[in-house]
Amino acid sequence: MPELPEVEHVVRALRRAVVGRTIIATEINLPKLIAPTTPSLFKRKLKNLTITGVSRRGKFILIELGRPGALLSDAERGNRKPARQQGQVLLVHLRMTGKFLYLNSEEELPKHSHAVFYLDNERRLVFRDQRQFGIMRLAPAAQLSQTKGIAELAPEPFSEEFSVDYLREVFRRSTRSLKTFLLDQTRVLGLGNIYAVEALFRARINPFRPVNKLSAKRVARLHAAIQEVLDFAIQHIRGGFNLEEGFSYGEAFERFWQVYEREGEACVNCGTRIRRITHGGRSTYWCPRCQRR
DNA sequence: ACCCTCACCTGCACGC
DNA sequence: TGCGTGCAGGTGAGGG
Repeated sequence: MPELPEVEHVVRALRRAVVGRTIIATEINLPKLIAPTTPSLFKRKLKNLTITGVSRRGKFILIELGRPGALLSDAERGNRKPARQQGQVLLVHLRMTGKFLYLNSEEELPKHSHAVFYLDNERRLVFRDQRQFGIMRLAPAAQLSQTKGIAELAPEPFSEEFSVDYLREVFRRSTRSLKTFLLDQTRVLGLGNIYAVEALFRARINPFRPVNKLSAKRVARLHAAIQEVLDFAIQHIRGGFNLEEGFSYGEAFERFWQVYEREGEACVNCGTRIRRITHGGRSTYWCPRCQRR
């Protein structure tokens, strides 16, 4: 169920745990996780690759892989090619329930462990996913930015490209409602249902307003609110990332939601009851007074 | 090009 | 206890 802040924490935890490790073997228990590749081909491609880095693009986790020795200094590497030129990237999207675990050799595999990476330190990196929506794909590092799914993504929310002007421009060309639009990763990157709702509350803008009907002032307020909500979440997420106990993003993080899952409760600003409506199976929460149409 | 609904899955909380 | 319903922090396909 992660949105950008949770994915960011998974990336940091993975980076601390597995960069420099080599994949000895791979186990795939759910072929559709890696489709259209087959498990046997996937395993063969990953075998003996070293994890050279872990990063993120939107909600995609990028596990960078190279030949062993990719992390060595130039002198140690001798005349072998740098990793970047032959590197692969394992793209992972957690979707709703995807999680990574880092297990030692005694720990039992929990239910829904669809992929297991055996590392050269007797440990296993495990991908679990109760609802089976998550996906994994291998792509050549050199073509990452042209890879389907990555190429279409909007600019990173903390990049210079994601400016008030950018937001005004994409809003101008659409009649969709804010709530729908903010979830479109090709327009605004990183928000999911919770942070979209929270950003709108913070900006005091009605979720059902068409994006092309927003005043410049409101666009600027929303732009700030998006960055603030994401940044606040990244700063305040705690727990669930403890390497000694294995890690997953999780149930343990601090909740600071002001409207999400607060239907019927008093608005923190004005005391009005928070409302909820569902459309397409997704809940929108808002304060009818602070976020008037 | 857009917009909506549904489909993909499992599991949990709820009411009867 | 069971069984039906609605809902869960995501996205893509397929229809209009």
